[in-house]
Amino acid sequence: MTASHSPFARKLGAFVALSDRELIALDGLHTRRKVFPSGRDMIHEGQTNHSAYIVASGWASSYKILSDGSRQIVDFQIPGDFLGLRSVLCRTADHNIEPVTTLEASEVLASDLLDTFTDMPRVATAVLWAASRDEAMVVEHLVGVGRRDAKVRIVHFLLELKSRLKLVGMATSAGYDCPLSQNLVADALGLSTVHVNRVLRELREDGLLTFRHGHVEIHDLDGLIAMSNFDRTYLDEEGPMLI
Amino acid sequence: MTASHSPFARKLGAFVALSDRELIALDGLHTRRKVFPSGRDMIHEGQTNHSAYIVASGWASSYKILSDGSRQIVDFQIPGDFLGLRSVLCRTADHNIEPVTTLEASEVLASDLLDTFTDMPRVATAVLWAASRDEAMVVEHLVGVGRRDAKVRIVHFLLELKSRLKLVGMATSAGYDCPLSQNLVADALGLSTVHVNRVLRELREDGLLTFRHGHVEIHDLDGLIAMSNFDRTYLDEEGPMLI
DNA sequence: CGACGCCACTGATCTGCCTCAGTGCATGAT
DNA sequence: ATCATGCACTGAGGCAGATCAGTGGCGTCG
Repeated sequence: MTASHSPFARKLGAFVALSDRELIALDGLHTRRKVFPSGRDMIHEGQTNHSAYIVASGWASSYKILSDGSRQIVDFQIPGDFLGLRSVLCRTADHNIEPVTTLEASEVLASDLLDTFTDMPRVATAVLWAASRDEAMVVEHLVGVGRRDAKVRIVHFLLELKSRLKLVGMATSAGYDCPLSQNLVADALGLSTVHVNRVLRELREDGLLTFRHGHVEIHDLDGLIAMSNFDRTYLDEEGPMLI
Repeated sequence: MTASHSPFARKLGAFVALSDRELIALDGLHTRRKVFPSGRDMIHEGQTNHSAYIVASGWASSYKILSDGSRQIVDFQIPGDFLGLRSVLCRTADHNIEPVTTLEASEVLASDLLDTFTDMPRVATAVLWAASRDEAMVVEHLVGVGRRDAKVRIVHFLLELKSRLKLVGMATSAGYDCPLSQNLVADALGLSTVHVNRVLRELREDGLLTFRHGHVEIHDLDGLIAMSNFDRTYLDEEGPMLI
């Protein structure tokens, strides 16, 4: 696999050993590219009959709004991630999706996907694997919000992002670019913006990491992993591990 | 569909209109029945190469344990629910499953499931639908833990259980039997046992609901729905709505 | 150019929920 | 009959994190 493949092919290729033919087929799903501006919902709750997308560039957030106006962000999507896969199956979206930055994404028709599956069953495995991983991430997110304190929660979140970005070549162990405002982080982690700010300052003062001006710099990876009990195997690193 | 079918067939039949032949095929998955005692893990994190199950009777909990010993329960499983479906795909379980009561469950081999799928595609749709619904429930759970206060969180949780149990004929609008201790509820909702106790007392005093001695009695359904902003359509009620 | 808005940041104050340390009541074991 | 165990329940006190009320920097738009 070379860097010339799309983030999507690159990500799946990291988990299931895929042939060049299969990788090229994955890239082939990236026709029908669309651009969405940041700040306006591209899918909103209750909407029916829309498509799934694969993110080509940019970040998005999926979230729910509660009656009192507060927002819970369920997950962020980065290049290579699916958008709205579940809502295709359920027919009606149960959450909103809003780009965080300008977003490029490719529309994926269920029929195209199924054709690829019957043609190349290993691709089906890989896609199912990715969907399961997404679900596992939501579960981990739930555990964090339910049982971890603010500091550990933020560290865990930033390490998870690092792992995910690394998969598509957008992060190194030293750091990564991150377009999320403190407010977005707060809404994802069930904290207030003010508190996120304070904790980030503490992490900076402790020499653990710096998150500023849209960039995360990791100063002490071992320290971070130790304090957050981040599972290295959970989303991590090295080459094809399945099949 | 008649009450003679298994909870599993009954649940799926409520969402996808299935023929008698299809319902009977679903019941046919219930060979290989096993009994698990409460209190001992049936699946634990990191375990590989185990099966999926369908719950026939009894309740189970899936949870994670954190390094500090605290527990986050991700979901409870009731009759008709899948157990460990995702961990079959991922090959290694990412969480533990422990029966809450004595549990009867049927082992389901991936091959049997796939055979049923190729034979009856509508069944595949129904099963995928159920899996998506489970994921949507985890998302809703995340939203609750992140953004709802203790009272609303508990009410929402108990209403969701009511809807799920109703689907398999184990609840009415008046109430249902619930074998969960206050401690289990607390670990699911990210609260302390003590606080769950207090909130349940308040709900009782407000004449909204009584949860005591393993039984939930609903006194004021409209009041509960209003205060928790429970989405009636989200998991609810009336007959086949898909296909 | 100044005005407006967004974002990062800070201090003061408030509060929801936790922790600790207990009591009372079951049920089952001896 | 008594003891042990588990769950429900209560009050006192503490703390993590929320809310409120600001300041200052920076980009953008009339």
